[in-house]
Amino acid sequence: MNSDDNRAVARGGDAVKGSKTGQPIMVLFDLLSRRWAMGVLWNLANGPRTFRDLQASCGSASPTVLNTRLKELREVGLVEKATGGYALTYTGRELFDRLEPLGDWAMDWVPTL
Amino acid sequence: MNSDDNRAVARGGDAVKGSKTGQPIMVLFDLLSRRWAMGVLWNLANGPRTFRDLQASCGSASPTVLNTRLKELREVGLVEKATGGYALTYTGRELFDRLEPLGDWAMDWVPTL
DNA sequence: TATCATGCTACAAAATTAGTAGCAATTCAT
DNA sequence: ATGAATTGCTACTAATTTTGTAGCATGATA
Repeated sequence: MNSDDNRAVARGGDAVKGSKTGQPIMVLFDLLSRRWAMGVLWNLANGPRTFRDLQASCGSASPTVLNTRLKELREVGLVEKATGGYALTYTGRELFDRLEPLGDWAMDWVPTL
Repeated sequence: MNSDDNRAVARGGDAVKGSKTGQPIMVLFDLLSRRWAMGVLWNLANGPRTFRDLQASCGSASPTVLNTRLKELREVGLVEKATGGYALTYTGRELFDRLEPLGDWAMDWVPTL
């Protein structure tokens, strides 16, 4: 990733590889489907966490990916640095609120697998 | 992928690489964060689509990934083959219903990028 | 029977992620 | 003030995933 690499997702629009429709939901899906993106949001929901703390919560996330993901999430204004580590922004929490129902649903679904 | 490869996600539990907690939400996140997984669910929301139809909607999704994803989504009972192509199962629709709010949110969010 | 669309496999190239090591900059205790 | 931890992060390689393209087998259609 060099300095010219202004992530597509951060520019909005054509972030979804291939489907260049720029449909908002696809832009969001592209961002969220990167490894650990949703996991990070989830783990930040209960307050700020340090980098290494997040690493532990995210189990195997290598520092490389974790750091890349945090950068991306900060670029799009979902995460920010706060006292105590990384934290959700207001927008980030809005998104989390819409992600949260998946947690309850998953609890019913996983046992059926 | 050989015949012994019963996808971790399909067995439930330790699907999330690294974080072997088996937390339902993490199992779900692991599944959904595979490329085009959410896009497929989204595109199936308005009724059955053929394989090639999905390919078109998903823009650049190569047949390889699309097929892999469809297999995975069928293994976990979210997608099935129906007359007219692939379709959401009842469970699949339940999940979609919880994904849908992200669409509205994304429409407000993307312009701010 | 010829044509065409569909579902899918094969395979190599490109991109992403994992895994591990380790360093510079605080913070903390002594 | 000094040494030990802790934190945030970079570097680098290996492994895995995804892309991109070609093309084949099957079934419907003309």
